[in-house]
Amino acid sequence: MIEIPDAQSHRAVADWLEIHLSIFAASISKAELSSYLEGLSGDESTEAFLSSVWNELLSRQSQYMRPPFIVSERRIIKNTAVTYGVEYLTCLILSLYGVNDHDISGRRMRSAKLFERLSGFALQEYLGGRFFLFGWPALDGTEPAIQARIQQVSTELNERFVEAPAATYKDRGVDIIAWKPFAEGRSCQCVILAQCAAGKDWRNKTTTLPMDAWTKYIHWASNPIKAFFVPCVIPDNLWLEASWEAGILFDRIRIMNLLNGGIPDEQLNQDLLTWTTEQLSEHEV
DNA sequence: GCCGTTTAGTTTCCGGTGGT
DNA sequence: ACCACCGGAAACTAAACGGC
Repeated sequence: MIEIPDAQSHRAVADWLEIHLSIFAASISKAELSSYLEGLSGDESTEAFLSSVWNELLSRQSQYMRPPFIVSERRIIKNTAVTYGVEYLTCLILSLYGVNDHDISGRRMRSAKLFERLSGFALQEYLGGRFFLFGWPALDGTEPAIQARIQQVSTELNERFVEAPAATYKDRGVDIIAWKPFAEGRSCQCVILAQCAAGKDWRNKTTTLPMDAWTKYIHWASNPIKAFFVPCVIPDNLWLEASWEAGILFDRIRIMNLLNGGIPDEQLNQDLLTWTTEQLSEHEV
Protein backbone atom coordinates (compact mmCIF):
# COMPACT_ATOMS: atom_id res chain seq x y z
CA MET A 1 0.00 0.00 0.00
CA ILE A 2 1.13 3.54 -0.71
CA GLU A 3 -0.01 6.78 0.90
CA ILE A 4 -2.52 9.23 -0.59
CA PRO A 5 -1.27 12.80 -0.08
CA ASP A 6 -4.59 14.54 -0.85
CA ALA A 7 -7.62 12.32 -0.35
CA GLN A 8 -9.99 15.23 -1.09
CA SER A 9 -8.85 15.62 -4.68
CA HIS A 10 -10.44 13.21 -7.12
CA ARG A 11 -7.51 13.61 -9.51
CA ALA A 12 -5.02 12.73 -6.77
CA VAL A 13 -7.09 9.69 -5.85
CA ALA A 14 -7.22 8.70 -9.52
CA ASP A 15 -3.41 8.99 -9.71
CA TRP A 16 -3.13 6.91 -6.57
CA LEU A 17 -5.36 4.23 -8.08
CA GLU A 18 -3.15 4.10 -11.16
CA ILE A 19 -0.11 3.48 -8.95
CA HIS A 20 -1.98 1.05 -6.72
CA LEU A 21 -3.10 -1.06 -9.67
CA SER A 22 0.24 -1.00 -11.41
CA ILE A 23 2.13 -2.32 -8.37
CA PHE A 24 0.09 -3.39 -5.38
CA ALA A 25 -3.20 -4.94 -6.47
CA ALA A 26 -4.89 -6.65 -9.40
CA SER A 27 -8.15 -4.81 -8.82
CA ILE A 28 -9.99 -2.54 -6.41
CA SER A 29 -13.72 -2.07 -5.89
CA LYS A 30 -15.58 1.14 -5.20
CA ALA A 31 -16.45 -0.17 -1.73
CA GLU A 32 -12.82 -0.98 -0.94
CA LEU A 33 -11.73 2.48 -2.06
CA SER A 34 -14.51 4.05 -0.01
CA SER A 35 -13.55 2.28 3.19
CA TYR A 36 -9.88 3.03 2.66
CA LEU A 37 -10.60 6.74 2.19
CA GLU A 38 -12.83 6.70 5.25
CA GLY A 39 -10.01 5.20 7.28
CA LEU A 40 -7.80 8.14 6.25
CA SER A 41 -10.11 11.08 6.81
CA GLY A 42 -12.64 9.74 9.31
CA ASP A 43 -15.50 10.91 7.10
CA GLU A 44 -17.44 8.66 4.84
CA SER A 45 -16.71 9.62 1.23
CA THR A 46 -19.77 10.64 -0.74
CA GLU A 47 -21.05 8.75 -3.74
CA ALA A 48 -20.59 11.96 -5.75
CA PHE A 49 -16.89 12.01 -4.94
CA LEU A 50 -16.41 8.33 -5.75
CA SER A 51 -18.15 8.72 -9.08
CA SER A 52 -15.99 11.75 -9.94
CA VAL A 53 -12.97 9.49 -9.40
CA TRP A 54 -14.59 6.85 -11.60
CA ASN A 55 -15.36 9.38 -14.34
CA GLU A 56 -11.81 10.69 -14.27
CA LEU A 57 -10.45 7.16 -14.75
CA LEU A 58 -12.99 6.40 -17.49
CA SER A 59 -11.82 9.47 -19.35
CA ARG A 60 -8.17 8.48 -18.92
CA GLN A 61 -8.92 4.93 -20.04
CA SER A 62 -10.36 6.25 -23.28
CA GLN A 63 -7.33 8.46 -23.91
CA TYR A 64 -4.52 6.00 -23.21
CA MET A 65 -3.88 4.09 -26.44
CA ARG A 66 -3.06 1.09 -24.28
CA PRO A 67 -4.97 1.70 -21.04
CA PRO A 68 -3.15 0.16 -18.05
CA PHE A 69 -6.48 -0.36 -16.26
CA ILE A 70 -10.09 -1.17 -17.11
CA VAL A 71 -12.99 0.59 -15.43
CA SER A 72 -16.27 -1.20 -14.87
CA GLU A 73 -19.36 -0.31 -12.87
CA ARG A 74 -18.10 -1.11 -9.35
CA ARG A 75 -14.49 -2.14 -9.86
CA ILE A 76 -11.25 -1.11 -11.55
CA ILE A 77 -9.10 -3.90 -12.86
CA LYS A 78 -5.47 -3.90 -13.84
CA ASN A 79 -5.10 -4.47 -17.58
CA THR A 80 -2.66 -7.37 -17.62
CA ALA A 81 -2.33 -7.14 -21.41
CA VAL A 82 -0.43 -3.89 -20.95
CA THR A 83 2.92 -3.47 -19.24
CA TYR A 84 4.44 -0.02 -19.27
CA GLY A 85 8.09 0.72 -18.61
CA VAL A 86 9.41 2.48 -15.54
CA GLU A 87 8.68 5.87 -17.16
CA TYR A 88 5.00 5.32 -16.37
CA LEU A 89 5.64 4.95 -12.66
CA THR A 90 8.00 7.93 -12.77
CA CYS A 91 5.27 10.18 -14.18
CA LEU A 92 2.72 8.88 -11.67
CA ILE A 93 4.97 9.49 -8.66
CA LEU A 94 5.87 13.00 -9.84
CA SER A 95 2.21 13.77 -10.50
CA LEU A 96 1.01 12.54 -7.12
CA TYR A 97 3.80 13.55 -4.74
CA GLY A 98 5.60 16.32 -6.61
CA VAL A 99 9.34 16.72 -6.86
CA ASN A 100 11.43 15.29 -4.05
CA ASP A 101 15.18 15.14 -4.57
CA HIS A 102 17.61 13.16 -2.48
CA ASP A 103 20.91 11.36 -2.69
CA ILE A 104 20.94 7.71 -3.71
CA SER A 105 24.22 5.89 -3.09
CA GLY A 106 26.11 9.15 -2.96
CA ARG A 107 24.62 10.42 -6.22
CA ARG A 108 22.19 13.30 -6.42
CA MET A 109 19.05 12.18 -8.28
CA ARG A 110 17.24 15.23 -9.54
CA SER A 111 13.64 14.38 -10.23
CA ALA A 112 13.16 17.30 -12.60
CA LYS A 113 16.23 16.25 -14.59
CA LEU A 114 15.00 12.67 -14.89
CA PHE A 115 11.67 13.93 -16.17
CA GLU A 116 13.45 16.19 -18.63
CA ARG A 117 15.44 13.25 -19.99
CA LEU A 118 12.40 11.02 -20.50
CA SER A 119 10.48 13.91 -22.06
CA GLY A 120 13.28 14.26 -24.59
CA PHE A 121 12.59 10.77 -25.89
CA ALA A 122 8.85 11.41 -26.08
CA LEU A 123 9.47 14.58 -28.08
CA GLN A 124 11.88 12.76 -30.36
CA GLU A 125 9.22 10.13 -30.95
CA TYR A 126 6.61 12.79 -31.75
CA LEU A 127 8.82 14.68 -34.15
CA GLY A 128 10.73 11.80 -35.66
CA GLY A 129 13.84 13.87 -35.21
CA ARG A 130 16.60 14.58 -32.71
CA PHE A 131 16.85 16.42 -29.41
CA PHE A 132 19.32 18.32 -27.24
CA LEU A 133 18.90 18.58 -23.46
CA PHE A 134 19.35 22.26 -22.75
CA GLY A 135 17.99 22.55 -19.21
CA TRP A 136 19.87 23.60 -16.15
CA PRO A 137 21.95 22.11 -14.61
CA ALA A 138 23.77 21.00 -17.76
CA LEU A 139 24.26 17.25 -18.11
CA ASP A 140 27.66 15.77 -17.26
CA GLY A 141 29.95 16.18 -20.21
CA THR A 142 28.01 19.19 -21.51
CA GLU A 143 29.34 22.72 -21.51
CA PRO A 144 27.64 24.57 -18.60
CA ALA A 145 27.97 28.14 -19.96
CA ILE A 146 24.78 29.19 -21.77
CA GLN A 147 26.62 30.88 -24.63
CA ALA A 148 28.57 27.71 -25.42
CA ARG A 149 25.39 25.64 -25.34
CA ILE A 150 23.47 27.99 -27.63
CA GLN A 151 26.37 28.01 -30.07
CA GLN A 152 26.54 24.23 -29.94
CA VAL A 153 22.83 24.00 -30.74
CA SER A 154 22.99 26.46 -33.64
CA THR A 155 25.95 24.58 -35.10
CA GLU A 156 24.15 21.24 -34.89
CA LEU A 157 20.99 22.68 -36.44
CA ASN A 158 22.83 24.79 -39.01
CA GLU A 159 20.96 27.87 -37.83
CA ARG A 160 22.65 31.26 -37.46
CA PHE A 161 23.91 32.13 -33.97
CA VAL A 162 23.74 35.87 -33.27
CA GLU A 163 24.31 36.57 -29.60
CA ALA A 164 23.92 34.96 -26.20
CA PRO A 165 22.09 36.25 -23.12
CA ALA A 166 24.19 37.49 -20.18
CA ALA A 167 26.34 34.74 -18.74
CA THR A 168 24.27 34.71 -15.52
CA TYR A 169 21.33 33.13 -17.33
CA LYS A 170 21.07 29.36 -17.03
CA ASP A 171 18.64 28.03 -19.63
CA ARG A 172 16.23 30.91 -20.41
CA GLY A 173 13.23 28.67 -19.83
CA VAL A 174 14.20 26.00 -22.36
CA ASP A 175 14.79 22.43 -21.21
CA ILE A 176 14.73 20.53 -24.51
CA ILE A 177 15.46 21.65 -28.07
CA ALA A 178 14.16 19.14 -30.62
CA TRP A 179 14.30 19.37 -34.39
CA LYS A 180 13.54 17.41 -37.51
CA PRO A 181 16.54 17.76 -39.82
CA PHE A 182 16.47 17.39 -43.57
CA ALA A 183 18.79 14.93 -45.28
CA GLU A 184 20.88 17.62 -46.95
CA GLY A 185 21.39 19.43 -43.63
CA ARG A 186 20.52 23.04 -44.42
CA SER A 187 18.74 25.42 -42.03
CA CYS A 188 14.97 25.96 -42.14
CA GLN A 189 13.36 23.01 -40.39
CA CYS A 190 10.81 22.17 -37.74
CA VAL A 191 12.25 23.17 -34.34
CA ILE A 192 10.55 22.82 -30.95
CA LEU A 193 11.65 24.62 -27.79
CA ALA A 194 10.22 22.67 -24.89
CA GLN A 195 9.89 23.37 -21.22
CA CYS A 196 9.43 20.71 -18.54
CA ALA A 197 7.59 21.29 -15.27
CA ALA A 198 7.87 18.20 -13.09
CA GLY A 199 6.37 19.73 -9.95
CA LYS A 200 2.93 20.65 -8.69
CA ASP A 201 3.39 24.31 -9.65
CA TRP A 202 3.37 23.65 -13.40
CA ARG A 203 0.49 26.11 -13.86
CA ASN A 204 2.83 28.97 -12.93
CA LYS A 205 5.32 28.11 -15.65
CA THR A 206 3.30 28.04 -18.83
CA THR A 207 4.24 31.62 -19.70
CA THR A 208 7.90 31.64 -18.75
CA LEU A 209 9.55 30.78 -22.06
CA PRO A 210 10.70 34.07 -23.66
CA MET A 211 10.34 33.16 -27.34
CA ASP A 212 11.14 36.68 -28.56
CA ALA A 213 14.49 36.52 -26.81
CA TRP A 214 15.21 33.16 -28.42
CA THR A 215 14.72 34.64 -31.88
CA LYS A 216 17.46 37.16 -30.99
CA TYR A 217 19.97 34.53 -29.85
CA ILE A 218 19.54 32.51 -33.02
CA HIS A 219 18.19 33.91 -36.31
CA TRP A 220 16.14 30.84 -37.15
CA ALA A 221 15.39 30.38 -40.83
CA SER A 222 11.92 29.31 -39.71
CA ASN A 223 10.81 30.25 -36.20
CA PRO A 224 10.50 27.47 -33.58
CA ILE A 225 7.31 26.51 -31.82
CA LYS A 226 6.83 25.97 -28.10
CA ALA A 227 5.99 22.80 -26.20
CA PHE A 228 5.35 22.03 -22.55
CA PHE A 229 5.80 18.77 -20.62
CA VAL A 230 4.10 17.75 -17.36
CA PRO A 231 3.89 14.34 -15.63
CA CYS A 232 0.25 14.81 -14.61
CA VAL A 233 -2.91 14.53 -16.71
CA ILE A 234 -4.02 18.03 -17.69
CA PRO A 235 -7.75 18.46 -16.92
CA ASP A 236 -10.10 19.52 -19.72
CA ASN A 237 -11.00 22.84 -18.15
CA LEU A 238 -7.36 23.99 -18.29
CA TRP A 239 -6.45 22.46 -21.64
CA LEU A 240 -7.10 25.37 -24.01
CA GLU A 241 -5.77 28.16 -21.81
CA ALA A 242 -2.63 26.17 -21.03
CA SER A 243 -2.18 25.45 -24.76
CA TRP A 244 -2.49 29.10 -25.66
CA GLU A 245 0.10 29.98 -23.05
CA ALA A 246 2.62 27.19 -23.46
CA GLY A 247 2.26 25.76 -26.96
CA ILE A 248 1.90 22.05 -27.67
CA LEU A 249 1.07 20.26 -24.42
CA PHE A 250 2.51 16.88 -23.50
CA ASP A 251 0.89 15.42 -20.40
CA ARG A 252 1.16 11.87 -19.06
CA ILE A 253 -1.43 10.58 -21.53
CA ARG A 254 0.54 11.82 -24.51
CA ILE A 255 3.94 10.89 -23.09
CA MET A 256 2.81 7.32 -22.49
CA ASN A 257 1.14 7.06 -25.89
CA LEU A 258 4.40 8.22 -27.51
CA LEU A 259 6.76 6.05 -25.47
CA ASN A 260 4.95 2.93 -26.55
CA GLY A 261 8.11 0.96 -27.08
CA GLY A 262 9.81 2.15 -23.90
CA ILE A 263 12.88 4.36 -23.62
CA PRO A 264 15.83 3.41 -25.84
CA ASP A 265 18.42 4.44 -23.24
CA GLU A 266 19.68 1.85 -20.77
CA GLN A 267 21.29 4.35 -18.43
CA LEU A 268 18.09 6.37 -18.17
CA ASN A 269 15.99 3.25 -17.56
CA GLN A 270 18.41 2.25 -14.82
CA ASP A 271 18.31 5.71 -13.22
CA LEU A 272 14.50 5.76 -13.32
CA LEU A 273 14.36 2.31 -11.73
CA THR A 274 16.66 3.40 -8.90
CA TRP A 275 14.70 6.60 -8.38
CA THR A 276 11.22 5.01 -8.40
CA THR A 277 12.30 2.23 -6.02
CA GLU A 278 13.57 4.82 -3.57
CA GLN A 279 10.43 6.97 -3.93
CA LEU A 280 8.09 4.02 -3.42
CA SER A 281 9.81 2.92 -0.22
CA GLU A 282 9.59 6.50 1.04
CA HIS A 283 5.83 6.70 0.47
CA GLU A 284 4.89 3.18 1.46
CA VAL A 285 2.62 2.78 4.48
C1' DG B 1 -17.88 30.78 3.03
C1' DC B 2 -15.68 27.67 -0.18
C1' DC B 3 -12.81 26.76 -3.98
C1' DG B 4 -9.47 27.58 -7.49
C1' DT B 5 -6.10 30.83 -9.30
C1' DT B 6 -2.41 34.27 -8.78
C1' DT B 7 1.35 36.31 -6.46
C1' DA B 8 5.06 36.76 -3.27
C1' DG B 9 8.28 34.77 -0.20
C1' DT B 10 11.42 30.99 0.86
C1' DT B 11 14.65 27.22 0.12
C1' DT B 12 18.15 24.72 -2.32
C1' DC B 13 21.42 24.08 -5.87
C1' DC B 14 25.35 25.43 -8.55
C1' DG B 15 27.96 27.92 -11.81
C1' DG B 16 29.75 32.74 -12.78
C1' DT B 17 31.87 36.96 -10.86
C1' DG B 18 35.16 39.58 -8.78
C1' DG B 19 38.07 40.53 -4.87
C1' DT B 20 42.23 39.05 -2.31
C1' DA C 1 44.45 30.10 -7.47
C1' DC C 2 41.23 30.43 -4.14
C1' DC C 3 36.86 31.65 -2.05
C1' DA C 4 32.87 34.40 -0.54
C1' DC C 5 29.11 36.17 -2.74
C1' DC C 6 25.59 36.72 -6.41
C1' DG C 7 21.79 35.39 -9.05
C1' DG C 8 18.96 32.09 -12.27
C1' DA C 9 16.12 28.22 -11.94
C1' DA C 10 12.99 24.79 -9.90
C1' DA C 11 10.02 23.76 -6.46
C1' DC C 12 6.89 24.40 -2.45
C1' DT C 13 3.89 27.20 0.68
C1' DA C 14 0.91 30.66 2.38
C1' DA C 15 -1.61 34.70 1.71
C1' DA C 16 -4.51 37.53 -1.26
C1' DC C 17 -8.02 37.72 -4.61
C1' DG C 18 -12.34 36.91 -7.07
C1' DG C 19 -16.26 34.02 -8.72
C1' DC C 20 -20.03 30.83 -7.48
